[in-house]
Amino acid sequence: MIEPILLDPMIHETARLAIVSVLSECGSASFNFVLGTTGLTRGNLSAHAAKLVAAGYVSESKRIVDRKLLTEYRLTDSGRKAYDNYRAEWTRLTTGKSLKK
Amino acid sequence: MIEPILLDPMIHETARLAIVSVLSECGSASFNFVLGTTGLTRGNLSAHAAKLVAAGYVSESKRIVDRKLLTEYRLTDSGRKAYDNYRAEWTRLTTGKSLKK
DNA sequence: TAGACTTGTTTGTAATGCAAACAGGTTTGG
DNA sequence: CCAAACCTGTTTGCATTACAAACAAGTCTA
Repeated sequence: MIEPILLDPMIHETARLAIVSVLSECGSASFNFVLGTTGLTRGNLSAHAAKLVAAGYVSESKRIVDRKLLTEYRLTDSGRKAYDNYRAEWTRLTTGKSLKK
Repeated sequence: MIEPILLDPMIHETARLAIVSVLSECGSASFNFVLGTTGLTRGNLSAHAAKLVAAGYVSESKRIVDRKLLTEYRLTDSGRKAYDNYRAEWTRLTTGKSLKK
């Protein structure tokens, strides 16, 4: 049988998967860049990014640029590991490697 | 940007993804077989399978075998297409094909 | 024939996602 | 100047959802 809870829900959720995917490629990315690449609303990006930060998967840094707030996100090592693991498990699940014989 | 709502929520949800994955490999499978291969509780399997049936992704047939109820599930054509599409989109998302240049 | 087992379904609650409303500051136009 | 529009996010309220526990309906067994 499929061992329990393989697909880390923190990453599996659509909005967060999009965020993590973008950060995985970009190294670090601003709020607005992630907003544009994912197509999320600002509210959802804010809320889901906060959850990823709380989970330790993403770090955020806020600075002032051109007199305005600029938030940048970056995957942590823990986040990258979790993402790698998630992808491996998703692949295993969807290719039937987890079925009993 | 990532075009909106690519990852069909009916399939993306963990429990249903497991169910669909099993059906995708087995052609058709009984309630108890899916129960064992996925590790879901009976309640969750019943509820999620009902949703997949309501969505037209899965068909169910109930018969009496050895005096008992036997439910069998099978992916519909629509369900198989949706699953194929889901996997393609997931792969695209997680390999960054959907980022703006 | 009473109790345990099978095969699912329903129900109640807690968690979650979602968009609208809000907040705090900045730029622009008259 | 000062008000209105804009920018960069955050919070809140509601509707949806998942989840497991309780239930149901029948079957087997001792």
